[in-house]
Amino acid sequence: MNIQFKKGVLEICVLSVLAHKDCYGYELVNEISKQIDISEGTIYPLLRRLKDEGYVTTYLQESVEGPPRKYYLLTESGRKEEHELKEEWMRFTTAVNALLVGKNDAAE
Amino acid sequence: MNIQFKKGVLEICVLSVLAHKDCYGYELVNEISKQIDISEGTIYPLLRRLKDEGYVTTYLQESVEGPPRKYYLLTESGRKEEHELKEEWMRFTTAVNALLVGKNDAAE
DNA sequence: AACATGTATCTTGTTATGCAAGATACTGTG
DNA sequence: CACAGTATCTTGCATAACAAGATACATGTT
Repeated sequence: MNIQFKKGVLEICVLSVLAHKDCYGYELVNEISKQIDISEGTIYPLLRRLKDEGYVTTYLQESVEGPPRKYYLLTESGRKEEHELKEEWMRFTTAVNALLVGKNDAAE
Repeated sequence: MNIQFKKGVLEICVLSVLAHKDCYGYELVNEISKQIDISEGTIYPLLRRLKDEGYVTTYLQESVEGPPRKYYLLTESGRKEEHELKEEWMRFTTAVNALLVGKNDAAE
């Protein structure tokens, strides 16, 4: 899978999954892996960034299957960001697809 | 415009435009700019890479409007790459969109 | 008890790519 | 002659994904 394609996109994916339900990091890897390859070395730094930027907050919850889980939940700002990023992604893919089919001429 | 989204994608855009017609660098910037912001500091290193990888070859052609133009044309290998990258891009966007609408569950 | 496996989090160093800013140079116009 | 438009190219910076490894808890196996 083309690593470069994922740049910036995994961020929307994480925000989008969190928009549906709170998740812990390991769970996010599993959820997103159903569609896109993603490694733990990617998700944890990304989650830290999202927290630093105020898009998510966290809470700890114990587990019977292993060490405690750190759940992430969207803030108000995170929901807004999720919405805006999604719109930008749609605009971007529309623009790229227009180029790929060769219909990018202005007026002819 | 989200810079990260473009990572790896501009390469397909260039290959795709070149699949329709030979272009020189400055012309590619203008063509692609109709849909996506792209700067000259991006296109020239990218074109060099494509040449190093054997996806394009070049020829010079004089111009009455300025300095000589360096035209790029796809090689056989370049056409193949263009096709494969495009397919990968389609698969990728399909996967991302599945995640964004929350329909990424296995069997329910 | 020792070990492996699955669960769970996190860090370090590497790699790739896009961009801003600038250098260079040719042509035609004021 | 200076300037704008055309055209190519380079340097240094920022960003984000990844591989590999460290840590630690719970359970099952030898």
